[in-house]
Amino acid sequence: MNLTIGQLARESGVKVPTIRFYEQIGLLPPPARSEGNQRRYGSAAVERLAFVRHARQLGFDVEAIRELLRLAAHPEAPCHDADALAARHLQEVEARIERLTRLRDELARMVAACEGGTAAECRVLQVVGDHGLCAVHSNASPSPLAGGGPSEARG
Amino acid sequence: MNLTIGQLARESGVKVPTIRFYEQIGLLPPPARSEGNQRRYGSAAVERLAFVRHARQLGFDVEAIRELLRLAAHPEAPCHDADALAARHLQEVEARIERLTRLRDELARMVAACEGGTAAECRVLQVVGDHGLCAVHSNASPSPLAGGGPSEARG
DNA sequence: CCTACATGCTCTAGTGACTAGAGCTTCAAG
DNA sequence: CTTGAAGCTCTAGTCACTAGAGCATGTAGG
Repeated sequence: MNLTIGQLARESGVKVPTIRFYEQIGLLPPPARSEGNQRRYGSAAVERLAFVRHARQLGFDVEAIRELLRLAAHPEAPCHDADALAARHLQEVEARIERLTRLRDELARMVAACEGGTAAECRVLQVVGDHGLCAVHSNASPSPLAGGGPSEARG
Repeated sequence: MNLTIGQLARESGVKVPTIRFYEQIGLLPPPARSEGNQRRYGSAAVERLAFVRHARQLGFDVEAIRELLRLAAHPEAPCHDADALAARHLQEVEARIERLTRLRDELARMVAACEGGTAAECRVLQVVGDHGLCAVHSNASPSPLAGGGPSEARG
């Protein structure tokens, strides 16, 4: 158990530059180094990286992962904070799904309505050009409801 | 019809810096200027900005919007390109919804399983720490399926 | 021992679609 | 003529990486 960064990458499924990046932002502690200044990882690093990777797959952002790591480091503490974090994230994911679903419906309507004539007749271009033709009159806030947020799972 | 950038912003619902940004990346043409070098917009700009804004709300990325604008500029051309663009975007949105739905299910399971004891017993922390406990064994490619993509609607 | 060549190192910059701020000028009202 | 809002340009920050330059180290074969 004295892995190079490349071995750790293969073991964990996290790319080498990403591991270095995680170290840089403090998600992983600086590992021991070889005589030639190369990183050497033990089993603790393997576990921690697995935790981080899976949390990312679950869509938690880096701040949330930091918090989860803090919580996991105190096994005796009550877990309601972790619970709350996950619940909040769940809500965000649900909100995203809802927005995307409305979006999908509108896109599907547009695409279905297009009958393949000229651009002038094209329902797609008409709807994009005129919000009034759009069935989705969402009047949500112009605030940063935005897309943003952590990206969802990768693998 | 000779709007300042602020008036255009109020009219369109697009923020002032964003309008300037759209000009910078070529989604809007450089407008006329006042004697004091301030932007003045006519009705063509109002329409074009509405098109761009709505396309963004529908989740098209900038490259796609550029293409849609090109297509809309040729009313006699056949519209299958626009149709195809929208259809592809629709597929991407559907894929995103599917990924997020799987994610939501796993998060919901985690949150439901947590019974509020200590961190050591916390199902949330356990699942994050051990992918094996996760019901979602997605074996998708590690490639840029990523989250990324254009963000969905804002308003 | 020497040579390849893979792998490692640090550092900087780019991605997408904005957003925020500094430091300055112009405009409209009173 | 003064005040204050709104305008201008330019740079840098957001998020979670990713890509590349330019160099050092590690390892297998000869």
